[in-house]
Amino acid sequence: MLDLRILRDDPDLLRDNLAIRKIPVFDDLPVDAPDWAAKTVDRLRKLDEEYRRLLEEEERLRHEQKRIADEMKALGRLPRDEQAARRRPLVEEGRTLRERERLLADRVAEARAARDAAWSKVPNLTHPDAPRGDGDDAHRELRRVGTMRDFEAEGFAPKDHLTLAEGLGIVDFEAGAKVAGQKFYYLVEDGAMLDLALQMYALEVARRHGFRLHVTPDLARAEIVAGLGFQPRGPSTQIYSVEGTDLCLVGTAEITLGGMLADEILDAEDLPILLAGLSHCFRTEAGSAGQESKGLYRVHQFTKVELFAFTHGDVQVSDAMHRRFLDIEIEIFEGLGIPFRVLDMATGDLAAPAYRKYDLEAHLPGRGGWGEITSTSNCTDYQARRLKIRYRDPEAADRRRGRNRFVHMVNGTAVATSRAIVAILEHYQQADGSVVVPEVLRRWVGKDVLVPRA
RNA sequence: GGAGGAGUGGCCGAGCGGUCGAAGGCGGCGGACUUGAAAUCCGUUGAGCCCCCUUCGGGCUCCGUGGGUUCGAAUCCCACCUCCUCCGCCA
Repeated sequence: MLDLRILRDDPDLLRDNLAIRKIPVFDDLPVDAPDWAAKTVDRLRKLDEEYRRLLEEEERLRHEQKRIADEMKALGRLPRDEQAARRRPLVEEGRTLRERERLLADRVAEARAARDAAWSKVPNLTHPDAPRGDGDDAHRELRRVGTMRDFEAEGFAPKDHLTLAEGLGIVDFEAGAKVAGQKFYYLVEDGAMLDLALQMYALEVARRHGFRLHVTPDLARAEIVAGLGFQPRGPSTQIYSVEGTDLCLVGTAEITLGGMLADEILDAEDLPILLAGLSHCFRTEAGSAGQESKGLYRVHQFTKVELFAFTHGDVQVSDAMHRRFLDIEIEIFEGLGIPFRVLDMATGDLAAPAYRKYDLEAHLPGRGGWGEITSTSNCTDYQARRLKIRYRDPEAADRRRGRNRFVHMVNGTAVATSRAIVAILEHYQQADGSVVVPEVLRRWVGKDVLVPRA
């Protein structure tokens, strides 16, 4: 959620930002409608003004009510016989005020809910250097790391990860489908060890960089999920809900790590707070039917080590942290020996909470292209505002704005094991279908090479 | 799952239906003392929102959350959440 002051003080900024983000706020104002951004801002302003108008009126009524109560209190000093007579009209007036105020309170709540529902869909502001545009070619490639395999020179055609995994006997999609449905799977034998090895590897790197390690809950309250900017409910949600409760299966430990400090006021000197979280991740993949329907690349459940930072509420600071996250992600996949490229994601492709996002895309010879393996986002104060995560800023002596400021929140993937396995299988495959285990994982996998079953 | 008890400001902890945004303490900040620091003393110190908007100023809300009773609720009633103790069950 953005600061409402932007709506009131700088509507043009908001309009321009909506235009480059291409995220709709009102259903009847889709991003291809004429002047949709300006019209969206107009409507937001009307909603806000309506709410404030009603609020003012309600506050006036409440003020009156308090006046009556105070007068009543003063009657206590009068002689007994006089009190009853003086009390009656006051009680009458107070009762009338109460009724009027209650009616109005409902309208205020409605107006506020309407404004907030719309406002919470407005995306975060955008880093000035993020490339504008949308679509795959709009992203800016920042660098390439590692060496791609030259299968032509090696004299064999690369297989895709699914073929390799089946040959090795390390995933069982059939059993997954039988027990839980399409896009669920079992990791078997070396597959299980590979998954755990990636987790251990990522946790070690995270810890070396000063992140405090957590195994997080895999479920979270819908309120927390929404606080992080995810849509917990609705037809297009990516999030599973547990029936009869207000719980959701988390799509990422970003939710559980970010929610940890909800409603807290931190000490400035405790920042930045660096957390790593290991969790299972569940995604409905609504709307992605048919896309990469086979294999481990897009699945309903996987395991991930997530990095998270709470920083001072200053873009300079969170920006620097964001770059640090990117460096750690690069270090992790460089350590695995996987060739990849780094993308500065285009404005039209950023999720609502992100101010800027970098993706790492591994080169996947099996599919002959690049595939996202990790990403990192600076969400500035967008999530913190709704989660009410603040810190006392001793510098900010300004009485008007208050001493407490919202933290900035940065998240990033250390390792999503399913996609890392895809990249490892495809990059490290050999002509006979065996797969070399990346050196850094061997101490946990216990093997140098995975060999196909006879 | 059953039976009790409790949730108050950054933290701890008082609180009779009106005099309570809330005693007291800790912590923080400012000052005095000191060469400096500690100790001591004095003062100060919650959050959010609305109007005004430069300040000054005015107003509303908030004592776990949401309802209710009342002219008036931190205080009474109901539901939910969380924590603690005991019993049961279990990895």
